[in-house]
Amino acid sequence: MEQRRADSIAEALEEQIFDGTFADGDRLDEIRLAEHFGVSRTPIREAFLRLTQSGLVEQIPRRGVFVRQPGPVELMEMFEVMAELEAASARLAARRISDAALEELKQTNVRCDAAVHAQDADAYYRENERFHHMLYRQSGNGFLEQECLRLHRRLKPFRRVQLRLRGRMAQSMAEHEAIVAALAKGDSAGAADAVRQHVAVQGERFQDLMASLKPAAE
Amino acid sequence: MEQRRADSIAEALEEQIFDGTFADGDRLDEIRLAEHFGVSRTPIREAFLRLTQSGLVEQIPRRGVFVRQPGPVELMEMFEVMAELEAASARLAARRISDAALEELKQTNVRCDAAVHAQDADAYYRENERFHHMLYRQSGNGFLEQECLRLHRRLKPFRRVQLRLRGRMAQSMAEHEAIVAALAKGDSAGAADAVRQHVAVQGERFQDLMASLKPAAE
DNA sequence: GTCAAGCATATTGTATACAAAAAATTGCCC
DNA sequence: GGGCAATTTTTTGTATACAATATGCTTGAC
Repeated sequence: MEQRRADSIAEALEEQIFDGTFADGDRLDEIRLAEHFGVSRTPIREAFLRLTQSGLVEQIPRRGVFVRQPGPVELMEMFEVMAELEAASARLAARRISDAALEELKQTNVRCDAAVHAQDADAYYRENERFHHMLYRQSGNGFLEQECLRLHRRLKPFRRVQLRLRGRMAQSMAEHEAIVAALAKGDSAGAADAVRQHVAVQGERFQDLMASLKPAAE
Repeated sequence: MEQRRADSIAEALEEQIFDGTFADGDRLDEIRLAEHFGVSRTPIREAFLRLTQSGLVEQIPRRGVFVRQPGPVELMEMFEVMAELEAASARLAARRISDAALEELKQTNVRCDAAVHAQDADAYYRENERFHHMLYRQSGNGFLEQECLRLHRRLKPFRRVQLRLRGRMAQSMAEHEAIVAALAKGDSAGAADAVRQHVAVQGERFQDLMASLKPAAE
């Protein structure tokens, strides 16, 4: 069944770094982790390399690996890049999206709306994610889609907090509809701007994000 | 002396994949490479993991690693993303760039111009790269800068061909000046569009790129 | 008492040995 | 003679042993 132990270990460690089990600056002990997972040091080391390339840990030669949680500045930067990447997706999608896909986006928004009225944050979260993934896909650029997914995944633990805030779901919904409207018109620049606004972290949302950083785990 | 053998081996392999020593679909033999580099299999395997994460090779469980050169479609997609990322850099830089940095950009362009008149392709290439790196930096977003550098580096072997084409240097120069002008005016949208035009591969440049794909090594 | 040097210890990086799985070859049967 | 299956062989994935280096502590000298 197991594809490769090193891979599943990497995913497990990734998850533990995301959820705050390991704090910023913590050193990951090869031997302890090897015992913990019941394997030798080799798969642990291979997992470390994967995490290093993902930017989740830093590997200092002859010193070990240390988890590297993004600080406030880096986080803002990552959200800014996410906004630009998604805006690019929208820009391209405005010219390339099919009628069928556009209809599907609208359907997703309907389900989003239902979740808002039902005050179902989880359902909203699910449909919202679906909306964005479809947007990436409709850029018609597989590489861009992958890059968007990569960063989206990396920012996941930080984005979750934002939706819980009162009123944010309704506002997010309205932004979704603006995006779909721009796409329907084939308005590249408008779609890009709408998405950028939607994704960007600014104003009071910045404060919210910063406040959510302090507790390591939720 | 040696920081870590695995790292230098990864760089060496990377270089060999870039320059066409290994063609698309080639399998990288751990044992042969270990002998070739005079090390054991372990550093080779660690190097493989790095290359996997960079997307240069594909690792199929229990089968081995195979080099994965981007095909025409993927290459176009990557250039499109590069254009969008650099456009984002310019968009942000237009608001954030300092007078000193703007002046330095102009200076770089002067050196570019000199290289054009001297028909010195290498000097032009060097100054052109410098121009783009400065642009990334002036976005004021370190994460974006890193992402740009990453993709820039990945596309390096394919971009090199383009500059050799007759007349391309002069056109590129003109585009640089348009970019600087937009930045000087603080025109975000204009700077972004200018950069996108500059980086994008379209029209006859697409044909040139495709033509350059056929010979594995130059 | 403090600082420095040397030693001990712990930890990383590499090599090799072993196990498991897939591919290839050979032999057998149809 | 061809196809299928079993065995052999090659190769990947993991474990362990070894080497090299950095760190921290102890001890001694000033």
